[in-house]
Amino acid sequence: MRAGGQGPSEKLAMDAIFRDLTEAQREAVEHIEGPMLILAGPGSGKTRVVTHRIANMLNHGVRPWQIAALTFTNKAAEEMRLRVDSLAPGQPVLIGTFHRFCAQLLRRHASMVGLSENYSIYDTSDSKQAMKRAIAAAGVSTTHASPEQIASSISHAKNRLTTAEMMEGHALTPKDAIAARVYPVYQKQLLTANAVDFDDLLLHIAHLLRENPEIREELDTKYKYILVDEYQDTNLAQYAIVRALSINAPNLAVTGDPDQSIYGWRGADLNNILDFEKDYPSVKTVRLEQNYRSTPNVLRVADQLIRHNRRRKPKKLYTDNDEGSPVILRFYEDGYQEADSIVDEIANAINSQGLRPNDFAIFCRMNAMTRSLEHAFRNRSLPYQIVNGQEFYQRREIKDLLAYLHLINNPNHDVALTRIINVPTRGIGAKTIDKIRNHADQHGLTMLEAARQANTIEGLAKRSASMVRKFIQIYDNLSVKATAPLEDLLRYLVEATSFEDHLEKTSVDQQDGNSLANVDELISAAVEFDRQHPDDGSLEAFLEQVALVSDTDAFDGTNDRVTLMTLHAAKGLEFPHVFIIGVEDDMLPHKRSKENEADFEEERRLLFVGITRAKNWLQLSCCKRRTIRGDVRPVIPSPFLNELPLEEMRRVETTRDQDWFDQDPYADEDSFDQGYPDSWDIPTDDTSKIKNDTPVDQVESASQIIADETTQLPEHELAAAAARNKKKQASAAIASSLKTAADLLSNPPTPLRAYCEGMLVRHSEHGDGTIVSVTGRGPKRIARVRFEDEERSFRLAFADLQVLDD
DNA sequence: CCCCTGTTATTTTTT
DNA sequence: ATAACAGGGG
Repeated sequence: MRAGGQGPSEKLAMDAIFRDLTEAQREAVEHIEGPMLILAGPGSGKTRVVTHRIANMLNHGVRPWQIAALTFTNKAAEEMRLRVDSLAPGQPVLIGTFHRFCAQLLRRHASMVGLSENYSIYDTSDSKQAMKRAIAAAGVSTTHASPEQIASSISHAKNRLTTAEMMEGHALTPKDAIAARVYPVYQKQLLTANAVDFDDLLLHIAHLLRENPEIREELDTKYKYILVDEYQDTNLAQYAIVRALSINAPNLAVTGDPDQSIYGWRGADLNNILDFEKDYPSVKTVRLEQNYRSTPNVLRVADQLIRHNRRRKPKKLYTDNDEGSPVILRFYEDGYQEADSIVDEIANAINSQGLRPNDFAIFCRMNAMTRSLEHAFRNRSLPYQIVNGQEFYQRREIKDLLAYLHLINNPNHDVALTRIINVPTRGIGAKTIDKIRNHADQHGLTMLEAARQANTIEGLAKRSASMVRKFIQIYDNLSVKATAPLEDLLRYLVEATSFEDHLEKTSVDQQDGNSLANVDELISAAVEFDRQHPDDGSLEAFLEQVALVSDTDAFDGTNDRVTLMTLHAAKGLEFPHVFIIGVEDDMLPHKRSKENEADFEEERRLLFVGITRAKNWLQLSCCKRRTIRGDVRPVIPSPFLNELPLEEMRRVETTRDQDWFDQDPYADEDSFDQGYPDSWDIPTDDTSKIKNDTPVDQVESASQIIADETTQLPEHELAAAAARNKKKQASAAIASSLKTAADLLSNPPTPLRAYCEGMLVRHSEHGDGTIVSVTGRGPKRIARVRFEDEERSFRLAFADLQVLDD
């Protein structure tokens, strides 16, 4: 059925479009001409409104190619495409991310900004490499600003549409001043390499539109109706682009929620949405405040929290959903217990309540926090997925192969050349590469061109030059296949470089057995791409697609797995049961967010986004100590916790079994555990609130907490959890005796003795020795041991040292 | 030039 | 804990 068809079919479509809409939703869907602002709270059916609106526009004779719907993530774009397609099948409406939209525009108009159409998109690590080279070339010292800081400063400038020349004018902070010196060099390098970074995609288009009125007008009229999703996350560049395309045809409809703005660090400007009504005085504003997703319990917690933000538009969140169960605030001893216990609870809930793994999601502030969870899931053999899709394309072997493809597609791609000129190793070392680079810089050549002149490069050994020629030979052979189907190209590449031999050689010691499998997976992706793009199956398009995939795209809701992801990645999703871990000071208001109020409020919004993902059930948790980059630190609960309606929440303390606690290897070292006992209250004047008003439950079982049943977690499972927790701290010798719960019950370990001077110990490798000194405390405690003919130091917490009885 | 080893710095969030 | 980096022996 075609949208906009005749008679009965149109009626059917209209019915499908308007059925079950609330008054506010209908109002938004019916709107076609003129600017519109849809303020949509979480779970208010925003995507539904947007997609139905598109369908309605098509029904009213708007041509599909006149509509451009812009999102931030591919995931959101796909979702929208899917839902538009079910209402108006097969309509070529442009739905895509800002970056992809710009990338495609830039292909067409590349020459306007000094690029050619086969330009490459540098990913973060590519631009990091380029940045280092630019810093060196600019002769800038990195003592006062790290390459990362310089990169971030330049990135921010680009997001604010500030060019290198403009930045020179008004130097601001010392760091920006340093960045201002690198910026023009970096930019010039990108241009020579015929490449752009992510920010450039937006920046180039914004400038293009500003400086070429004809092009601007042509595109403005072409994309007569523009929709922007998550408008609160737009930065100045995106704002400029959208505005430039809405002058002749000011039919700009934006949706967003100021309370869900979480990309300020990437340059998003909350003012864009807060001031939209000023930008377009004739705007029609629709507020979607009814929530269809969450229980009142969840919603009240979210609302109480977000009230504390000052920069926002107050809004009412309400729902007709059932009350549901109270939100849980849970305390754990440490991150390991947190992980084990959450996984146990999920496993039990699945067994006893007929829930599925994909009913659950666990959110965290940092990707690193998924590690301990991953272990716990593996121990339990519960299916899980960690949403960071970049991982595959970040693997070394994949990046290497892609670098070959990049160089074939764009011979100017110096970063790619540097990456693969000696992969597999072919006798071209760092020195040789430096010489090629210098030669290129001196003569204004790309590195590939410079490499072609290897013979004439001064000071380059004959041997090296011939190695370089060999590489050029391989490259030229590959280039011939550039227009072949991707699959053929890749297979030829793998063969011509003996890539598989190379992998086998270099991954001997690693458990990298999958690197070969990864190559196969890449080939499969190529096959798939060939299939989807039979005619235009260009290398360029494939590389663009790969460059613009993101973490969040990896999420697959149809997989029956528990989902682990960052709070940022969770935006736009919903799950029946949600755990938010690490709601801790310096973690959830992240340490680096505390310098200014704007950043701090963004952290609050981040938690708000997390909370409002939950449909039926929610737990926030917080540990008493957490292992951060190797060592254990005491933790202060997040100040946000005191902003929640604690009196209606359920507080749960999970302590470790006392017997186990006593056997702590450091128990008699008077250090370590004593740091926290009473510092453990929420650090505000409001402490009493959480301590006294809420009943403190002791250890509760998983199903008890999730379903209010009273089954008790079997004792051995608690012990097993405790054993897993212990492993990290106990010495290897002791830990190995604690492998299973059964072991545990039949062979209670002997209490540990504190190591001290003069003690006789045995090491599996070095043999017997005597402790000459013991220093440090806690996990950093180090013993110096004298063996027969040498002296060594060991971190006691991890060392393989067995105490010998006299 | 290659590879192994030990040392050092580094860690938010992502298109 | 991990990765990037530097230095030394082969």
